[in-house]
Amino acid sequence: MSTAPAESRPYHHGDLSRALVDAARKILETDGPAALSLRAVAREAGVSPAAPYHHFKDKAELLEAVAHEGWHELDEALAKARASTDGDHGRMSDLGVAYVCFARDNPALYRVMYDRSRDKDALPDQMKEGGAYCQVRDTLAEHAEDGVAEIDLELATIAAWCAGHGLAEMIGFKQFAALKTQLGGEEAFLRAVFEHLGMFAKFAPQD
Amino acid sequence: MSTAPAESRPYHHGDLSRALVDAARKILETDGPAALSLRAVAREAGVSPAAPYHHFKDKAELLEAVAHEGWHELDEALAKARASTDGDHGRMSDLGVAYVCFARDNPALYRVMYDRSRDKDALPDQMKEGGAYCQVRDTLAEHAEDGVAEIDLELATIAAWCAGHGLAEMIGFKQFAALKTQLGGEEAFLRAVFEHLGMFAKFAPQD
DNA sequence: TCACCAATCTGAACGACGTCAAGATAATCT
DNA sequence: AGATTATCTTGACGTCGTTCAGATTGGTGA
Repeated sequence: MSTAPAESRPYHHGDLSRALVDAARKILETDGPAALSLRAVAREAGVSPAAPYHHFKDKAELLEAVAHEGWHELDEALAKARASTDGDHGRMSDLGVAYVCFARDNPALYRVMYDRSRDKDALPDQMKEGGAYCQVRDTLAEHAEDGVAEIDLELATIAAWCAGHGLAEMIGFKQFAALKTQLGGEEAFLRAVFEHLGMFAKFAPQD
Repeated sequence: MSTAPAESRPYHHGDLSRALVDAARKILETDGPAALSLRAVAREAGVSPAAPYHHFKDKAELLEAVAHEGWHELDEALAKARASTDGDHGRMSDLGVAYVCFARDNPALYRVMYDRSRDKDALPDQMKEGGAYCQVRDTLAEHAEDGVAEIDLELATIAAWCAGHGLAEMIGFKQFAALKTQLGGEEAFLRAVFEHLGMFAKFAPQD
């Protein structure tokens, strides 16, 4: 009634699936992941607690839809970072910084994304086809010397992804506050951490 | 009654705090984190649902105790890996492998550990005083050239920790199954990923 | 020794949660 | 139009975290 779109509203509500996902994201931003109950989502969308079950099998499937949107937006954030060729040194670090900043700016969403992944023991398939994973790998490939083995590229991508995810989950931790100010801000801290990943190379028997 | 210890049982139950933590860990191992309700823990320990509240402020505080044990055992696992000087090349990778293997062998416990950390936005304090964090830093220090700056050591430790945690959370992901067999097992895969962290060094403007 | 006190446990209750079944309502199809 | 199907509501069930009043028990001081 209140927000009736003039045109085709296919069913009672309009587009409840969409509204539910939006409501879920609003709750995530406003009150955090702990407040994200199915009932609260339905309440926010203005429907009864049972209504969501006509659009999602259960709560997990709704969260899946939310996570899917999150991964898509992460793709976009990385693509944007990759496109902005400010400097050509530390391009990988730029990508890492963009990744962690996305997690920092959308902490609840990022948490839902990985909670779902852990439950499924898999990253979403979309990452393998033009998604964020490919962007990391392609950036690595651009900068690697020619003739780098396929498997090395894959392993390096995984390594970079793990480092990014680890940092994304810990970026808000209080233990790093001192270092952040010491280095002149959060992004400087991020870049510094990424660049120190190289210290591993000194101890590893790499070809 | 059934498992009455012959000696000093200070109160009604004996040592309910201890029994509750044990019960929680048993549930974690058996049925996973989703089944870990306070009521289930009390049930497992053979007390009423309200009994735990005389030993823990709320559910979070019980999980805190469980997580505390987990961090302690992680300390021990890393110390053990550090002590076994099988080969002197790739020592840092050995430590990383030990870290991830702990997470792989105690997935539910590891999840509780980090869930609690994320809720508090901080790693436990015990890590700063002889804990796992120090073991990583000390191992790095042993292998670094003399005169490495304090801050570089700190940043490298953080970098290593983030990479380890990221890999620990994703080690079970299905996407890596093919690579694991291709490399001849899970540990070989782990070591390979750690050793490819060095590819970052090639793109970073490091001194 | 025994009465008292504080610590510990139980039982019942509250509100909130995820989920389901039955019925009402409204859009679509013929 | 009527029949069908998708959608939403109402009400209920079992479980959860948590609280509170009361029962029980171990330790303490008279």
